[in-house]
Amino acid sequence: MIKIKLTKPFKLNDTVTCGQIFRFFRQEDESYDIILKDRVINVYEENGYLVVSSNDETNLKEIVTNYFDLDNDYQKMIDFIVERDSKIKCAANFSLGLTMIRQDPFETIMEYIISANNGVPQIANALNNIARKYGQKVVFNNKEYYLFPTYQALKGVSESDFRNCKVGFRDKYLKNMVDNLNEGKIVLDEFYHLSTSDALIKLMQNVGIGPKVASCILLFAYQKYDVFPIDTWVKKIMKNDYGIEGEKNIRNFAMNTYGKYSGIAMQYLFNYSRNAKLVVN
DNA sequence: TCCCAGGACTACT
DNA sequence: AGTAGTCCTGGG
Repeated sequence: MIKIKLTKPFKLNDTVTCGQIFRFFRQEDESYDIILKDRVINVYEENGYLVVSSNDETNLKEIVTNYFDLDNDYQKMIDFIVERDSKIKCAANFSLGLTMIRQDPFETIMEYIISANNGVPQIANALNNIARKYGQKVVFNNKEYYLFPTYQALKGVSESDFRNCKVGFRDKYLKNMVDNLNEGKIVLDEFYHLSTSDALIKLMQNVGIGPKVASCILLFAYQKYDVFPIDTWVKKIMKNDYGIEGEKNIRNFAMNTYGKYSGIAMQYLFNYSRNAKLVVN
């Protein structure tokens, strides 16, 4: 068990549950078990500290600090956003302490391909099915968990195998992505180095990845904060509170208003509308 | 039974 | 270039 002193505002509950990640499990004591790339952690907040334990505690402090992005200065980003859009002030202040989780790229890609026209519980269910079938088992606090498999481990998994994991019509998209990775047509690390627009284009060359999914991948796995994923929630908010309709108009507004922190602004609007229940009717 | 959910693809004008 | 219809699945 380790303790990490929180030197900046951080809300564990909001950060975990605001829709960035799907494979977390709330415990009876209100802590969370979360499955990371290579281990399972249990985490809770206590007196200004983040208390973390894991089945593998090597480098745990560094890994968790990086995962929750604890050292980043979100107040700076909020100031930037609010200065350009006073309307977002409530949402931004409400969301102070909400950070962008730095997720594993491969799992994020698979996650958001599955997310297309799908519900949150079903997305989680499908991911857990895939992990249970093809991932490494981890026993932690007498509970069984499964790490999400690597693309190498998914080599040879067929479309119908994926469909058996309840991914539906996205089966062929997942298989295609796994094939492309195993054949070297896509290299996960390349998206860190590409410009955002080039990375979007390259991701969208894969079947099953459109603008929204590609944007989410770049935001949640590659820390490209200048994307603006437009989903049904964002469309509602933009229409009701900003009077803006149409994807092109929304994208232009976001780019011109929030610029390099568009993705952060989206997350704040989303978090506020779902948790504060004040923006969307 | 129908409709929808944190979209994308395909097949049409 | 822009737009309907279609797509697994589980739940209301």
